[in-house]
Amino acid sequence: MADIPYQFAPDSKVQDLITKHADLEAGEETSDVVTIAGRLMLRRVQGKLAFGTLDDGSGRIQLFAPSQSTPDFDEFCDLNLGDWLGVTGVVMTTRRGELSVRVDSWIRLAEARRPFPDKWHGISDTDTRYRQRYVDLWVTPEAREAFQTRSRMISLTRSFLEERGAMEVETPIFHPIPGGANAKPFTTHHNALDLDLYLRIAPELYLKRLTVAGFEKVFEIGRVFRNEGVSTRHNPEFTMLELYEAYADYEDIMRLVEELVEHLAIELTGSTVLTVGDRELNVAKPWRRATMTELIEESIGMALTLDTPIEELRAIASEHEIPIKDAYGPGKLILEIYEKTTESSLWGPVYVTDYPIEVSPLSREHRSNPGMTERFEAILAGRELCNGFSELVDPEQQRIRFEEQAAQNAGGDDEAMLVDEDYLRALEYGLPPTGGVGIGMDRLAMLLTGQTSIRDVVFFPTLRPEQT
RNA sequence: GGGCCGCUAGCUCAUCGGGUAGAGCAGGGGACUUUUAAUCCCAAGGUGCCGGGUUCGAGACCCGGGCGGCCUACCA
Repeated sequence: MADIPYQFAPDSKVQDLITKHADLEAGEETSDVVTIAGRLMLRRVQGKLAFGTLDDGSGRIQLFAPSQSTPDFDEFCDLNLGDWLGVTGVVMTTRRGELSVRVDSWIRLAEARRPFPDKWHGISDTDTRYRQRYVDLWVTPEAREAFQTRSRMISLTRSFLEERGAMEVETPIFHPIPGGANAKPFTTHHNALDLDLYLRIAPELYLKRLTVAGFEKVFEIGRVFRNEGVSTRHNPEFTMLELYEAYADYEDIMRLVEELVEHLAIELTGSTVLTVGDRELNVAKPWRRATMTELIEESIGMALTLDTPIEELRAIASEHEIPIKDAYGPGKLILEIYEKTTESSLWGPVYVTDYPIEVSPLSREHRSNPGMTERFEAILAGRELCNGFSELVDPEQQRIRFEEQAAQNAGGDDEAMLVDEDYLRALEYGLPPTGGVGIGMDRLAMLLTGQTSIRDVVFFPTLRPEQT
């Protein structure tokens, strides 16, 4: 067996060969000599003639190896399933009409020293699939396709936003003060500075600092980290798209998001109708808009407002077996009632709008609905996809909201925000009217690929370390 | 955190009213010049997740632990 080379130069991708030679008759031999490289997935040796199936990531093609013309025929027949090969030869079809590359020369590029999973059943143990994703992706074509779709989704999102004049930026992942969302952060420590730092739970406050700085449209696609549970919809690290647009309000942002999602659906699936589980979801714009209190009324038949007596709100909460705390004001109670009675029954697409100020510390008060904010979340396929608002631009208001949050944090709510003095200072330099949104890109990828677990759109989901 | 389910050969799975496991694929040997999950013959392959217990005897039953999945809770 020849040594493994340091370099190899394929000149063709399998997918292109399949496209180019789609109409060859059975038994034809072209004058096309190609060099391809990939992994040997199947092998059929029959004495003086051998067949193989090579997968180069773009597709699979048959290798045709007669003993009289194939160099080192015996060694070729001894290859392991999973070995990497480079093959040069004529493009042809067999008598049965199977498009093939005749093995006129070949070289092993890597040896598979471990057996690949069952060639027919693949891996079904999900634990093994996630822990050995490098194997899963070879033997589970749907898994590979989902990640290819995800990659194109990210790429299309970038170009969509750039075409609209937005600039992609990168902001810190280490935050001295966790902010921009209500979530438990991960903590770490910088030795030289002797400084506790937090992995960001959202890039929001830094992106708005950039809006203060005069970048009118900015966006960031990046990892955020939340020290919370793991489920089919939650991974501790996940990818968020956040964007901010000066002079825009939440209506503008809602239009932008529905346009983006419709565009991605058409580009990636050819249709605005997505299949999620056994249900369909039509993401064609415009999406329905409804206020939170309207939706609660549809669900439980009661019109709640911030002026509803708090005793009544508490009674409704306990009627629905919602655990509440004494510190909850009317806004928090309404949100809890919405989440427990209404949110799960929504399929969408629907924009849920007008969240109470009490639970929206970074959103601007609604221009015509006092006590509420100009905030929206989109529900698609029953899952929360994004959260956006007309940004709170007033530093004094923001200070009050921060202080309320900080009081809750001091009172034991470790998801409440802290006062970020530098952010307040930035606002004091002037943030123009601004609209912004954060979109969970993993959940969007789930929608667009039809996957029901976030682990099927994250290459290496967070798992306990393997016991050895 | 709670509920349910699972863990048997490298992979996919069987077996059972408790009597110390079987098949296909992969791997080994052999036959085969048009296969397509090739086929055929031969041989090999297992601390049945771990630890206790019940029993003459446990992979099967009981208890504890580990790991995983689904649901639920938490996560605006």
